[in-house]
Amino acid sequence: MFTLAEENYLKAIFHLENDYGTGVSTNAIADKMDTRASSATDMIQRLADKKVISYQKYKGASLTKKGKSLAVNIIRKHRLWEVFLVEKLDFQWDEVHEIAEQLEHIKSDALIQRLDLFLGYPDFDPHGDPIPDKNGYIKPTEKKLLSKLKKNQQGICVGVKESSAKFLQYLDTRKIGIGSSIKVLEKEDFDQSMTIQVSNKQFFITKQISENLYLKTI
Amino acid sequence: MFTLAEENYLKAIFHLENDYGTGVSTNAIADKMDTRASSATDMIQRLADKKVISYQKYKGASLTKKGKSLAVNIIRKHRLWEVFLVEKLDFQWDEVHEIAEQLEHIKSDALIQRLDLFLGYPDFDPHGDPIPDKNGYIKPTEKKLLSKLKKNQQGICVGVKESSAKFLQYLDTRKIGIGSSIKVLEKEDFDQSMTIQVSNKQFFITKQISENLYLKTI
DNA sequence: TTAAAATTTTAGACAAGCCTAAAAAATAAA
DNA sequence: TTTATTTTTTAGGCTTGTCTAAAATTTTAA
Repeated sequence: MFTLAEENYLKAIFHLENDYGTGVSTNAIADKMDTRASSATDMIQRLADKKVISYQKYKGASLTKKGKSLAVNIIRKHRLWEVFLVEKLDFQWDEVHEIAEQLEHIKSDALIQRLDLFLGYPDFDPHGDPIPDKNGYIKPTEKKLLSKLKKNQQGICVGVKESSAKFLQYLDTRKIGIGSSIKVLEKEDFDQSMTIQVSNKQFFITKQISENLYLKTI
Repeated sequence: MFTLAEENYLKAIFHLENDYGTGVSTNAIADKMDTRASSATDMIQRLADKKVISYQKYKGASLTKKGKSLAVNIIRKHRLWEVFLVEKLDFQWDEVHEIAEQLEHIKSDALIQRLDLFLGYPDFDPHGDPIPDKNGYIKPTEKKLLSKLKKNQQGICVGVKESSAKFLQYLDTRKIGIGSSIKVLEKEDFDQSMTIQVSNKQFFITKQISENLYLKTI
């Protein structure tokens, strides 16, 4: 059985490996967990003892098969609960993350099985992130950061990379959401800022925005 | 903010005061929490420092207003989640207690507010226990233990005192549940055992059973 | 290729929450 | 009312998960 702290570290390591490749540094983990490197080292050693990460001193950590499976299951729970909160309880997409952070640690396979059924086996959470199935399989999706698009290319918004309340509210005020059609009208070489068209409106956005929006290009 | 352990102690003390009157002993708390008296003393002192119980050495503990309000809120969450599990996820009434024990610690007022709405503001949980409203008010219900009834008296089952899976399954196999009409056909003075009529069937039950079924007498 | 800087680990401390063993207080019994 | 029993508290220890400070290792730069 794993403690809450252990589960959160597993999840953090999973996301770090996903984003930056296998083998993550102690500092990266400490950063993500908003704690000190020494604390991260302690936990890394504990997780290695429990065989959920492989680890060599000074060489960084990687999830083992078992560790990855545990992490994916937590992420599955997190995303299913987010769907529940938005679809059934009418929360906004910027309100659900913190609550799901708590709900993801509830331990009951039957609960998640039934919740999944109740929600109609959804494929994506409210931020466009794929929901792993009960075997841990994550359907690969071809999505591209808006920042990678060139002038005149377009796509449909299928997800957000960052999902802080502030960023999501920024999108809300501009009526940008999952399913929005977005076209690059202008792109500034110097600072990567863009002018984009969303339905019949035009917006000027910075690189920081375009690097956090996933599109499916057409 | 209160830890999980603190919340569980508060809940235990609330139930003990409810069942056996104000001022509960260290041993009673230790017993309920399935821990040692010394551990209970530790926690009692912590809770007293936090002003959620009043406590004098060797004299037992009582919830303060603040402590009671916290405890009732946890119980409210527990019971609402039980309704959710049974009504929405189709769990049986004997399967929900352990899961609700976890869910009751999720911290979000908005979540409980919306869950309550989603469930249609239920008054009772699946075991017939009243659900406190958001101000902590518990509607008083006139209910009587089946064991208090005399020969030929009858009533409608409105709740169970014990809610262990085993006891609930015992009731299930006899088709006894909330709403069942129960009549005392015979009562044995010697050991308080009874013969009861439930719809068109008769059962012989021990004192242990009749002391755990609440009826509303007609 | 050696010195400086950055990263990572170790050592030692602390709070929460539990334990056992022993002491203290309260209660029951002789 | 003194003794025995029960209840409760204290003392000291252990684990988890955190911290700071210092040591060890690796990486970068001169």
